[in-house]
Amino acid sequence: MRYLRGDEISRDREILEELPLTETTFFILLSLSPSPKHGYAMMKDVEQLSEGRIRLSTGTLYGAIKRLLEESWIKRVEDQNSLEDGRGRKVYALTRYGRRILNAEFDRLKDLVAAARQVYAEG
Amino acid sequence: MRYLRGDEISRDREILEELPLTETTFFILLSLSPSPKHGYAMMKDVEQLSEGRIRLSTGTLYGAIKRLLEESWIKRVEDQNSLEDGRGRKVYALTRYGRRILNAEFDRLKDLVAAARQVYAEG
DNA sequence: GTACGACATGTCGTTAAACGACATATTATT
DNA sequence: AATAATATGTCGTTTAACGACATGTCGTAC
Repeated sequence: MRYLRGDEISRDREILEELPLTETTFFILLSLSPSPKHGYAMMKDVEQLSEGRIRLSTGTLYGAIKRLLEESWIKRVEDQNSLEDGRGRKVYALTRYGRRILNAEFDRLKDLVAAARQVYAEG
Repeated sequence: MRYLRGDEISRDREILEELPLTETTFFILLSLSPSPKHGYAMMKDVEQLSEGRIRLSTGTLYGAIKRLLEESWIKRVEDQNSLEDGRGRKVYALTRYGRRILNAEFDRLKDLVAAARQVYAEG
């Protein structure tokens, strides 16, 4: 599947070629959007954001984190609130690129809903 | 990923367990929603519905059609407008089950957009 | 003091789907 | 005669989700 439009400049084309995100990836990026988080917190956040519908397995979660790091959509940051945190937490944040991809995916989803509405309205 | 909610009855749960659809599957079902079509027509329709963004490769398209038939989300129907149609066209239509899945996916997409809006609004 | 659930991170093997490349044939236009 | 659009299909590669498994910490209830 290709995401190209004649009038798009190269920088935006790069972004569009990353789409569509999987639902897992979308929710992980979305959960990191307001503030950095560690893996387990993302899991809980995604469950909340999806109103309990989505429960990421750890295989999915940590596999996704690894991939997102490799592609530099997220980056590891220092844990701000680690006053006396003995646990092996690793905190991640969106990169600027990751945020642009999230925004593009949000736009794509809105387009999808709009397309569906149109078909439903005409039918 | 699981799509369960305590208050859901079994019939709806079945449907929810089929989600999320891949973008390809969503657009194929959407293109069949107003009227039955043959494969190539779906390809063109999906390109139009997505405003040129999505071009299904034939591998993706016919692979998806095969899968959708096996799962009975679509079914083969007789070609209505085949007056003097010599080509090997095969026309497909949504089954009732397929239509319910499409509707459920549409709802899911709306929920996704709503979740994202909420996060963006709060951030 | 110990058992248990929540917190926390990670690997491994299997499966499902997208995708491009390839193959084939017909019909319409130039 | 050639080419583009129409039309259907297979095959091999790659990617990601997923459940199962593995490991360990922390707080609390018994």
